[in-house]
Amino acid sequence: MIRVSERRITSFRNKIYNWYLVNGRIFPWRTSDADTYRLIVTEILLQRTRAANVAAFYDDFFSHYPDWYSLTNADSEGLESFLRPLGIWRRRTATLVNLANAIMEMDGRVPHDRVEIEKLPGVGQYVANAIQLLAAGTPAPLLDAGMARVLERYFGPRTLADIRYDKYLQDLAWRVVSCDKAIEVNWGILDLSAVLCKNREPLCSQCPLKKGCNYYQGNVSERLV
DNA sequence: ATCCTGGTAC
DNA sequence: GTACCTGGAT
Repeated sequence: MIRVSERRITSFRNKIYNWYLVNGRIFPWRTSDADTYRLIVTEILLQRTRAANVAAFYDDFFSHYPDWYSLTNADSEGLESFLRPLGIWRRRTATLVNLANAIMEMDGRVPHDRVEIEKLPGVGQYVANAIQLLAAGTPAPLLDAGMARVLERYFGPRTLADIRYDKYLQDLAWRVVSCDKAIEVNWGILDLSAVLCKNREPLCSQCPLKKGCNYYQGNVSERLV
C-alpha cells in the first residue's frame, strides 16, 4: 500500500480549497437552507447521475414532493414518470418510497447513529457519509468515482476494483477531508473531477494540482522520453 | 465479488 | 455502441 505523508495531504487539501473558493460549482442543494429531507433525497437523485441533470430537476421535484410524507403518499406511476428523465427511475422510485416509509415509521426522524443510518433502505456507505458530512457537520468523504479518480491520479492508484473496500483509498479520502473545511474540500474535489480532472481528456494544464500530481508528472516524463 | 439500472456524452 | 455519472443490494 502506498504511504502518503501528512505534508502532501495538507498541500493537496489547501490547493483544492483555494481552487474551490474561486471555481466551485453552484448547485441548489449547496445552499444552507436545505433541510435533512432535501439533503437525503438529493443524494439519492445524484446516484449514478450527472449533477447538472439533477440541478435542472431540483426545484420542480421538491415542489411536487416537499417532505417524506408526500413520498409515502405518492402515486407510484406519477413518481416514476417524474423521475424518468433522470434515469434509473424504477429503482429510484422504489428506493425513495421505501426510505420515506422507513423514516415515517420512525416518526419522521432520521436516526442519529451512523450504524442505524446505514441500515436505512437505499442508504449505503456513500449516502451515510453525505448525511454525516452535510447534516451532522462531521467530516466524511463523498468518495465517488470522481473523487477516487482525483485521489488516484494525484497520489497513486488503488489496488481493489471496488472503491468502498479499498483501504488505501478510504484512508486517503478520510485524511484529506478531515479538517474544519470538510464540506468545501469535498465539493472542491468533486468539482475538480467534473471540470478539470475528467475521465477523458483531463485539462491538466489548467489544474492547480499538477505540480504534485503523479498522473501529470508521469505524462510529462513520458513526453520527454 | 457481482448484479442491477437508465439517461447522457463521446 | 461504449463508458460514465456524487452506489446499493445481494
